[in-house]
Amino acid sequence: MPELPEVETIKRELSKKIIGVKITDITINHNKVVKEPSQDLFKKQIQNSSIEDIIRRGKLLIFVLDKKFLIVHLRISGWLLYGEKDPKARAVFGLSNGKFLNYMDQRVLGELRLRSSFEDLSFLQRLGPEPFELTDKEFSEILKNKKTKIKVLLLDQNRIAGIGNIYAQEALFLAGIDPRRQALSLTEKEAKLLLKKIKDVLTEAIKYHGSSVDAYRDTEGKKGGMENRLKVYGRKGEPCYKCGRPIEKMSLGSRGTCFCKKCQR
DNA sequence: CGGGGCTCCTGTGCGC
DNA sequence: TGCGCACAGGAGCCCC
Repeated sequence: MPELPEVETIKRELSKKIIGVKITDITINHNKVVKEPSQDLFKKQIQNSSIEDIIRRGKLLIFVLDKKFLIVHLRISGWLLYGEKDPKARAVFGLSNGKFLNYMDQRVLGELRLRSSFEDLSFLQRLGPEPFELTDKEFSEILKNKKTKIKVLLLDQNRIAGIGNIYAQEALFLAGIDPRRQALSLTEKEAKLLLKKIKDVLTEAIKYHGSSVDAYRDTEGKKGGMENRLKVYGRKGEPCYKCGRPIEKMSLGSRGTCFCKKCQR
């Protein structure tokens, strides 16, 4: 799943390739991917726009065009493939440099929006702070008085931006914290450690170009590299790297959650 | 406020 | 071999 590190990887890779390039034509292959405006208007308005910048906010990718903003949310299975036109693409942007930017999305839960502004998107207005911008004190404030389970809170984009199901599980394992703990039950020391582990795992994941545990690929179509370095995600039944006991799996907030019963308290 | 469940959507992988 | 079904989940939404 594309989370902060995967979206950041896409942003960095594409920034080197398509800034200054013009979108010359658009093909939409699935009628659910364009959320606004209508598909026809979307195509008409994006035609001949040049790409001036790429911004990331949490898991959102924003292409700054000369007249509009193209806002891409990859959700679960979205990714962007640069190069040749791909027959499986849900949408294809033909570029003035002769290349194509393919919007890939197996499960079609992602979305494309073309707007004249982006700050007013409700998702962005409610979006919490980026983990890297958080101080220990601010993080403690977020956890304060919250009875929500710590893992569910980490996934709440309105509290903290960019963390998804993979890195929430990883950070909690690294910090030795049981995902079921109420957020308010964490001590100052635990909160500080957890924030550090969140930053550590996100930094490591960016360094390794993200995790390809599912559909996600980088803009060259290559796998990430972080998927081989994950400590608990997807490791149900396999031995814990710290204590050797089998990793367990449960459902939290209707999402799979792997953890070590002994190492996470 | 918290928790649970449903919805969107399709490809994969399992059991029979 | 092939069919059918459960499952994967980010985020919005509804209800209790």
